[in-house]
Amino acid sequence: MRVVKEAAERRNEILDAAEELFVTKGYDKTSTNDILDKVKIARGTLYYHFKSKEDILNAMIDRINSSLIARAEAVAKDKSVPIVERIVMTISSLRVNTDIGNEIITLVHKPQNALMHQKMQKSLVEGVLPILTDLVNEGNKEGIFDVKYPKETTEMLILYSTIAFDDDYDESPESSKKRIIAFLINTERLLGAKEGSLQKTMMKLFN
Amino acid sequence: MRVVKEAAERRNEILDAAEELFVTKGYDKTSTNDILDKVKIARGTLYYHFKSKEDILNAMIDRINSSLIARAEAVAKDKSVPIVERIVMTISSLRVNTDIGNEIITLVHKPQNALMHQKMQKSLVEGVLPILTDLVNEGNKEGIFDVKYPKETTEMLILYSTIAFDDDYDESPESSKKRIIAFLINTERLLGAKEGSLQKTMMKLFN
DNA sequence: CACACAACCGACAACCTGTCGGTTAATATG
DNA sequence: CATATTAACCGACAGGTTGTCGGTTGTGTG
Repeated sequence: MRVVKEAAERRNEILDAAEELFVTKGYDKTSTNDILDKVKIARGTLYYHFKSKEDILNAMIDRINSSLIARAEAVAKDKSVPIVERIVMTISSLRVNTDIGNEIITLVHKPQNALMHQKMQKSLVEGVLPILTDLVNEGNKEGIFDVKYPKETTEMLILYSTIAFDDDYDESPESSKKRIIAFLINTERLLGAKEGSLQKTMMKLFN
Repeated sequence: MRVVKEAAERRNEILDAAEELFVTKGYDKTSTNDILDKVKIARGTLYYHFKSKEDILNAMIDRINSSLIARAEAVAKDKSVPIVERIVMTISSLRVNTDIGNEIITLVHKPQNALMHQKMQKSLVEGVLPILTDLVNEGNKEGIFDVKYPKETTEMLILYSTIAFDDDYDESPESSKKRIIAFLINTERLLGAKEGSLQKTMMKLFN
């Protein structure tokens, strides 16, 4: 008995299955057959909705990242919160292991899934960069920061934090804590903020 | 007529072929058959010398990186040059497009070759980090820098520069130049160096 | 009610990697 | 010099993969 569904619904079913498989087994080691079995559809159906395996990956990443970026944007634009805190919270909203439903990215950061990793990172950085740059500009106006090249400096902060706080680069919990403190100090310097102005706020959020 | 060679020689022949293919076609899209054709050996021979395709990739990366790191180390340890310049030169010695024989890495940084890219980057960072950290420590002693967490700060510099100066992230030559200048200023801040102290030296080398 | 089309199916072609038993050149040994 | 040993090599083959394509079936519409 053949089940017919609206294209949008099927697409999502496929993406759901793919997401779980890619995350647990890794992209390379997940075969399209694995996906077919899980969704219980035939080969032809999969390729009716997506033009290739990589196309599925891209769609999946878009789905994840747009929700991630939407959240980051909400945080960043909450004018009731001081800028310094908003910056901190926006960055840490990307450190996904903090959050529900998103152990995803913790797992995604496995050596196997290089392609997935790279794609997510790039699209994440691109999405968050303008948001954070705005915040830095605001800080400049308020006089609490002093940044000549806001976009480039922000880029440096984001790029570093998305990589350095990956599981790959964590050796001991000891060194990871040290890295966070160093990151705070360095962020202060890069933003030209008063010494210690970020540290208190941040340590709360980074726990 | 079967040609027999010493294992070490065959291994290198295979690595040579693989390197060229991986770089031009990308790792994923290079099949072991492509390599076999190029070296003119049979399937069994390849797997006599390497245990898998990924094993070939790893060996190739080791070969490239150890030569790259050796050069970086030579630069870093030349005590006749002032520290600031040595730091600059060490970092720019990784910007491989500058140098002969190493357009490799410019090409390697294509989206397709995610795995290769990731592996090279990680091993590069690991190799260069201790070298550069030493330099920063020296600068601290000399009083021209003021860095509390040398290793972590150096890590930030390396990580950022290896990524941001990839071709992926270059849009216009305009923005790429801006990014370099910003990087210099930010490096000064991170190292706690006097304003402008790096800039002159660096602009020469980065051209 | 029949027609059109979107959604679905599964066999199949064309690859791909890694294995394995057997072969050959080079070198050591009696 | 004949023979044994073994490192380097070979290619057929098993088992897996992705993407294609002609054909089928459910569903809404005139």
